[in-house]
Amino acid sequence: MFEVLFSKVEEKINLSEAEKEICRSLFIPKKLRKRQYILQQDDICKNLIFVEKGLLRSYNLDDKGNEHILQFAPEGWWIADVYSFFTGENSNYNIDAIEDSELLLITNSALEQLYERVPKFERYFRILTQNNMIAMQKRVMSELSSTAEDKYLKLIAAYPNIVARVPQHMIASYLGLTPESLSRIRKRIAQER
Amino acid sequence: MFEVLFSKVEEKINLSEAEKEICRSLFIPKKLRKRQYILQQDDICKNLIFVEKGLLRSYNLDDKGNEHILQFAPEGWWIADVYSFFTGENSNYNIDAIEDSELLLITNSALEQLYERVPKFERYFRILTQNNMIAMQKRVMSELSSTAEDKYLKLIAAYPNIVARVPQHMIASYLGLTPESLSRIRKRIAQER
DNA sequence: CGGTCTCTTGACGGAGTTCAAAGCTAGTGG
DNA sequence: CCACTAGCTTTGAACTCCGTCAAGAGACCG
Repeated sequence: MFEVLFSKVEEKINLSEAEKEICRSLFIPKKLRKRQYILQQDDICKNLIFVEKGLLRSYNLDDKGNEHILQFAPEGWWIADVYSFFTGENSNYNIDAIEDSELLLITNSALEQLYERVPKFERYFRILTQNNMIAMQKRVMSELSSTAEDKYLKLIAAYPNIVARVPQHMIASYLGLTPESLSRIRKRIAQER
Repeated sequence: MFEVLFSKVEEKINLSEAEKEICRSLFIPKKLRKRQYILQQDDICKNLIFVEKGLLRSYNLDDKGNEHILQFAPEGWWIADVYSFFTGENSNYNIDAIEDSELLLITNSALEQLYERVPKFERYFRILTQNNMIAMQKRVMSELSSTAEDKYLKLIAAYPNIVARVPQHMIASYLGLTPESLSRIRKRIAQER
């Protein structure tokens, strides 16, 4: 159950068997069926979620009922509403499973314990947060400067596996497009070849 | 010269006089005139920049010569191309001064020393990065779900001081609009009241 | 006072949205 | 194993918002 987590963490920091045992005691395994929520808008986000297997997404429902997807999280990725998690404020996001998934959850207090007992995790999470920040910056710049077609092509190039596993209307929602527009863009791309 | 830095840092962690002295030895003061660059595209970003006084911006020039502003940094804010700073890769951003400014610079190796000699700075920068990540997430969601007028009104509400100090075409560039469009949006808003 | 920077206005065009409908696909239960 | 349904994708037509191009007017600085 912890294989993916350990292999991911060990890309950044080394873990002894004792430290792995601490992880096993602090993370809570959980299975989630396709379409099940693990966080809903107005709840408080109590856990950081690591995806061992499957695929999750975080998204916001606006006043008109439109979904806007912030993130996809396939196996090996973290997902949460970080704002709600750290402030304890209500969340503006929903997180649910796109595929049947296996997760590892860690609460804020368990995370504090983890920092205390295995301090190098501070470093791990600092790097993780840094990379996430940089990725978000890239996405902002891409939103500012690219056409819809461009953004779609970039997404395929960067995350072909995600695009392949996710319904097309969710890709549209991630790109800030309507499903109709994405369908037409794909048609145009196909014809150009 | 270090007043703003210390007061900002002390919002998150406490600093002894000895620790402040360490800071004074590791940061490099620098003045920047309006319109001067401190980073240009294809340079490597050697410093994290703290703004003691004045106003900077980071932006990217695309193939068509259009500016896209990622960030404004008035006094009390940090700015850098974090990706270039940490990886040593060439930067895709320009950073220049919108007003005459006074800065404090810290290199990567000085930062490492800072972490070593004043470990609580790890915590400070973790929180800083976290908050930046959350701010970027909000901006992405705003790009996905808001109209141009909405985004402009939100920006005024969140950072009235920045909007007031920055030329309007730069606000447009930050919002992903042409100057003409922003001008028309402002006219519409003015007429609606 | 002259030039550069900045903002505004107008006409036109294009990318993407909206609304509506129909075709396709995959999963579920009988 | 088939039939049915719900979810997903495609297509069309009309419309809207914003970008582009071009011109002019104001404001600030040297």
